Amino acid sequence: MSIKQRKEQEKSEMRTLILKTAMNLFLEKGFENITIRNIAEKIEYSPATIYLYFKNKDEILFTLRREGFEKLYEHQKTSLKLDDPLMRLHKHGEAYIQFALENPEYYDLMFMMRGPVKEMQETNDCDIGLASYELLKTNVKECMDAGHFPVMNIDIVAFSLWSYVHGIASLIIRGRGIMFPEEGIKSMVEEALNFMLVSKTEKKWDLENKQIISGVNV
Amino acid sequence: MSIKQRKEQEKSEMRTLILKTAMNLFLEKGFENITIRNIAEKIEYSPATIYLYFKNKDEILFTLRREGFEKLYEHQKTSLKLDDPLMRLHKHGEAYIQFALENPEYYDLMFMMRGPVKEMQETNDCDIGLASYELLKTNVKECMDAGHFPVMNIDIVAFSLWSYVHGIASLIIRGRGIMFPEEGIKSMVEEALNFMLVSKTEKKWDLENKQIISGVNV
Amino acid sequence: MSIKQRKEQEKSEMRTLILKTAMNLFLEKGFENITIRNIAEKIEYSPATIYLYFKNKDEILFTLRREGFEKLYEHQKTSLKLDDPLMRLHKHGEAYIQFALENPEYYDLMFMMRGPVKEMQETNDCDIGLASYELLKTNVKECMDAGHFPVMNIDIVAFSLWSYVHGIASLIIRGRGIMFPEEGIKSMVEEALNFMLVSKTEKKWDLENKQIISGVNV
Amino acid sequence: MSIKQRKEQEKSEMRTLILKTAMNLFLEKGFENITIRNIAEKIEYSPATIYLYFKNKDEILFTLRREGFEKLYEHQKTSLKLDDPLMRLHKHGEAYIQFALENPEYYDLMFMMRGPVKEMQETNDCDIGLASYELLKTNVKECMDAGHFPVMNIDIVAFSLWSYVHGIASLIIRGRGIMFPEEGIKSMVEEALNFMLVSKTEKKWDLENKQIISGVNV
DNA sequence: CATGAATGAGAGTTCATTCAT
DNA sequence: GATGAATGAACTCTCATTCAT
Repeated sequence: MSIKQRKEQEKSEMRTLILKTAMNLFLEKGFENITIRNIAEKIEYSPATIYLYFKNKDEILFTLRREGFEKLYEHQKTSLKLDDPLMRLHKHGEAYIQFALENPEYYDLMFMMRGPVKEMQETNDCDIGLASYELLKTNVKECMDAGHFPVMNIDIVAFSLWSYVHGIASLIIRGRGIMFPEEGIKSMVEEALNFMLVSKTEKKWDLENKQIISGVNV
Repeated sequence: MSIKQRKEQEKSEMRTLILKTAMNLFLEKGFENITIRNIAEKIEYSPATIYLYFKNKDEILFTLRREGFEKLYEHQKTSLKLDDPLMRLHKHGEAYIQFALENPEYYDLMFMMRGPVKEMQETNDCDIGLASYELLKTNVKECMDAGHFPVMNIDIVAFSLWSYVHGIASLIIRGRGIMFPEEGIKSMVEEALNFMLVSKTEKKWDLENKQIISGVNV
Repeated sequence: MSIKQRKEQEKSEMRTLILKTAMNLFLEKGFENITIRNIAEKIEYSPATIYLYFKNKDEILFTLRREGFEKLYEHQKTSLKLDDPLMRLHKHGEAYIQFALENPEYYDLMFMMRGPVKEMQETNDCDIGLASYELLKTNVKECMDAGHFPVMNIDIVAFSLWSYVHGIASLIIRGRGIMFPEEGIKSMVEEALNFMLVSKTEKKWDLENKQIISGVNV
Repeated sequence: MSIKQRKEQEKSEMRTLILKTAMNLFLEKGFENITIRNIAEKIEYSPATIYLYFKNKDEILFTLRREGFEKLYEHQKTSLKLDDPLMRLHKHGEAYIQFALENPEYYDLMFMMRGPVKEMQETNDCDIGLASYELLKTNVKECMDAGHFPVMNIDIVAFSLWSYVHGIASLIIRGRGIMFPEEGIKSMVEEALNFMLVSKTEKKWDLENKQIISGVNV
């Protein structure tokens, strides 16, 4: 039993190694330029070995994609415990962008890359990706109910907010944010989120204490 | 001189033909699937001929990119004659998204695709791309001056607005906007822009007359 | 001794299992498409295990070939008890073709396939294959002695008869007999044999009673 | 015009060279063992060059196959001018076998090899291959009308005769005719054909003068 | 100016086989 | 005895690119 377990763990470690290596190479050179041979060379195995762990190149991509969705989901979940729906949304956006910037290869694979194969992609997206989206919609609804947002079609607002964070993340990932120094990005994101969310309401953002405060004279 | 000119014009016409053909093919099947041979076949020349007009495949891409930036710039210019800065911004965003959705392959090439070669990319972007961005910043400043926006770092607001429209456009281009039926996209974009811009101010959006009206009790 | 025997029997059973499985797969998809891995998967052993019982892929083929020759020999033997040499020959041909059509993959391996390795092939053929051929020759001689055939070189007649049945069998196996419906093949073969054998003599074939009868005026 | 023609001729010569080389290699090592690389090496070109002349490996095979059918058809046509249907059939068979033995690679490809791709194969066969078969049937009919053959289903007799010559040819090609010395094969074939055809009738074969003679009581 | 012909480099993938455990 | 893991050596096929003509 123990032996079998160790074997399985080793197998799993190899898969992980391949995935990690693939991801590093993706980051370096972009997906379209990565070959099975590249990956094999990097991990110092033969190309044929890769095929012992993955059916084909696409499977590696799909696995990484799914992994990405799972990671993102986890990452967001933790930051969704806040009571106030607006602050929750704020945190949610922050987490989303943080994930994207900390895992640009994953993010690219998940939302920016041209889909390699249509069918599976959508299946994947639905599974976990849509779960994330539904979460966002719930949040939006609560904000609307709380009067933070004008009453509108929820899908439109949700999509708008998603577009906002996606736009920020993807422009930065593609190097379009050069006007902000590396170390200023975080605070820029913060302010951008405020620009979107807080100014919509009577509330103000307390920059000192990093929290939203009710407006005085409202 | 006249002969020389005609020669040059012919040369230029051929370049145009190649570019146009390449773009059509890109639109049909996506860049990654287009080969020099494809383009050559379509225009009924030999692949070698392409190389008389373009150094290599990348040059075609770069030229198309620059073309895209020019087209976008033109497209936006026309819609920037409005007096009111907020309405101007609104129109600007609308025009931007419209361009992206009507020319997805250009847009992909300009803002979504991984830069094939670093050096040239940045040169290009600066030239015309940054001109567009500067235009946006001017606009933002005027909105701020007019009290439409909270007073903030202009770069942040400009980048935020850009992110917003980029996010909307690129998610739709990548097929993430499936929750909106094809024919509903335009009105969704409209509402999304309102969500971003109008609700920020005391003003209201007059849906009947398609224009921003001053808020009643302000 | 008993233990050793059991060991050997187990070994032999495993060989049999591998051979049987290989044959089934060959039948399904043709040799060229069968891999050691396929066979291993079917019997739920590892590919490496196959190599404990067979030196290599070729050995499996050779063994099956030999097996085929043995099977054919057995199949023919049963049908060679008839007294009349001509009828015996008729039955012999029928049995040969029947074997081929019922075991197309064996037959392919034995007589149609390109020999994978020269050396072994000939050894095999001589052993049992030639035994069959000698049997045929004896038969032919008896027919000749009985006046059924013109007096000719026995080898030529034997080879001719072999060619005949081989031709019929192999054309059908390769799908060249499409002019005959599946269920009509058997009677076609029957008639073809009559065409060859019976019309050579004064004898007639009694279609009713399925036997050769002496011609009236002989 | 002349230049264009020469170009075309050169192109055609290259195709021919590839086909011829492929055929030689097939003969040497069997189809299944021939690779595009092999062929390329032999003609001292790069593998990619092959693809300028043939879409893929299969196209080479199909072309050779069709070529084979055409060659066979031509070969047979010349020998079908004889008046007497039986002699014509005799000559026909002789020509068939001669073609097979002189062009074993072609013959293998046409009638012995496992079909690489089903669809095209049958198309090809029908076109020219079936033309040959129809020719044979016509011949058989005439023989029957002339009383040389018992009255039977024509398809059965035609198929039987085809089987006969195919059997002879394919056994020899696969090396099963070792009992006949190389130089004796031709006369063996002759006698085998007589065994099949002449002894069926009252006619006799005049070995001296190489012709069939009627003989009532001879 | 245009191109036919050619190719180097490399893509993904498969398979018989080996060997330490 | 059985095998998991690994691989070398191939395979077919594609593509951007070059160059003599």
